[in-house]
Amino acid sequence: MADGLTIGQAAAFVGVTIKTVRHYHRLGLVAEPERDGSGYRRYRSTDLLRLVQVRTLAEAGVPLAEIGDLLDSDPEEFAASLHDVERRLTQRIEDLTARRDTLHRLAHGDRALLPDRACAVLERLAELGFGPDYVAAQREALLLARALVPEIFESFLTRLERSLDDPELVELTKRGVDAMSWDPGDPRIEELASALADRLLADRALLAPPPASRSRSDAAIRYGLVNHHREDEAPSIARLNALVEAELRAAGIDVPRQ
Amino acid sequence: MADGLTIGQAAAFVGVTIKTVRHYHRLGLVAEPERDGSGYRRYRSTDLLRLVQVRTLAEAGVPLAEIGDLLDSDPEEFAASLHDVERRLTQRIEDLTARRDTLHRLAHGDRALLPDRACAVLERLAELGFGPDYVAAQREALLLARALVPEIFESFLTRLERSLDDPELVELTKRGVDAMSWDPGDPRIEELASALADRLLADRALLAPPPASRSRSDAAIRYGLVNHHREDEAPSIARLNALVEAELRAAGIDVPRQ
DNA sequence: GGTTGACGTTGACCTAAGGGCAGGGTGCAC
DNA sequence: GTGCACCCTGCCCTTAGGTCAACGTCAACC
Repeated sequence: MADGLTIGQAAAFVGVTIKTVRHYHRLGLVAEPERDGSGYRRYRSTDLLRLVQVRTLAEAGVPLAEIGDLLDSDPEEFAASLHDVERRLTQRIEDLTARRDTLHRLAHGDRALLPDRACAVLERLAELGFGPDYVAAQREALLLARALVPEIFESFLTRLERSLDDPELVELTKRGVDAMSWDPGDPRIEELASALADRLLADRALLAPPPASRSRSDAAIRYGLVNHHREDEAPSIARLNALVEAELRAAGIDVPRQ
Repeated sequence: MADGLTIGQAAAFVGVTIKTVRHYHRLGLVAEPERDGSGYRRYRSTDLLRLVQVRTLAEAGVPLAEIGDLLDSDPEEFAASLHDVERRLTQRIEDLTARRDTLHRLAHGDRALLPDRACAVLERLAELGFGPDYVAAQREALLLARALVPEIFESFLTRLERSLDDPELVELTKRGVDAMSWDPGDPRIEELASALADRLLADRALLAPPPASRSRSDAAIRYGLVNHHREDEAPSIARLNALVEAELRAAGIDVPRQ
């Protein structure tokens, strides 16, 4: 004569695993049933009932930590708590939906985490004959700019596009790429820096506007991160940039100093 | 001269906590940057770049464990993986939505985890003069029936409704409630069992149909759990039920024997 | 020069809801 | 008597970090 179900039977009837039942015992959600002679748990109908109630709420998304109190509260409190849980679930669903939409944009529109317009600029760079390394570096700089200085990302892109419309500037920039392999003391660097600065000063729209809302030092750091990205890998480029910046400053341009 | 940002600055720029950055280091998602003289981590632009990439994907819901491989894979693989993640996210959203709907029904329609029709029957029980304890016991039996034998829940309810339409059966059932306080050996129990069995045999629609799809022993256990719920709290009721079942069996009815 | 407060370092433990495994005992059928 | 299925307890594992402790470092202020 069976005076109750074993834990495996009880779990199967309720539709959960043995581990889950024991978990509920440990949390105090379902009282431990009596044991038989060999220490096995024996479940009667009242235990099954409790198990079913807990499971129903758990499946509906009620946190286990709240189910105990919930099942012992009066109907109006019960309903109020359920409303609360429902609200929280709705919130989480909205969060996840927003995440999925971000993901969708990442997977479909933004190749490599950048918007279409930036990708177009990068493609144009490649078409103009810039090497893959330089394009990759520009991609990284754009990514950094978007993340660190989002408010000027669009104008940053616009200046980049405009600079690509200037054949002479494109030529100078290509020489800048070559300069990567030069010695940092190479005299051609100073010459190139002068030419670049002249060109930039000739069309002020190519220059970054001074930062608006951020604190001065914070902006300088962000500017430095974006504009000097990868500089430590090529000292000659660092020197080139420093010289250009110095000339711009000499001409009265407000270039953040890190 | 700063040769890099501290972890706090880097975290603030990327929009995460220090702990998160260190977590990414521990998972190998972002390489440890160089340390300065006092052991502080110093972040350069390439570190920031990587941090931004990881963060973008993590915020979109990509599991951290996959981000490392993802960022090192080629564009088509990248897109395919993102699609996969998106599919999983959609699945989770659907799961949560289903949970919320269940919860909504629990909070609004089903008082105490039961559908409206069951609640109506229980209210009718109370109106007919059955005590709160009995009503509560019936509520529990209904709950158990729905969870353990869902395929016959509707017919179970129908039989219950029909039995409430039979004034004589209602009277006998009320005497059965009284029997809870009798001694198990009380001769009135046998008398009552006979009367109940006669009444049930007079209208076969009041009897449960034999189980269809389940295995014999499984069905018997489920039947026993529902029909003998709370019997162990009142031995006289156990005896009453046993006698009724015996008479039904004697009349050729297929009553599961546990 | 000492103190204070903000920031950095490591490490251990915590979350929700169980899953997996080890090591050992039990019940039942061949 | 042996195999197999089931049960017991206890320990560690999962996500994406949070919290706390104990301690070192930096810059400013008195």
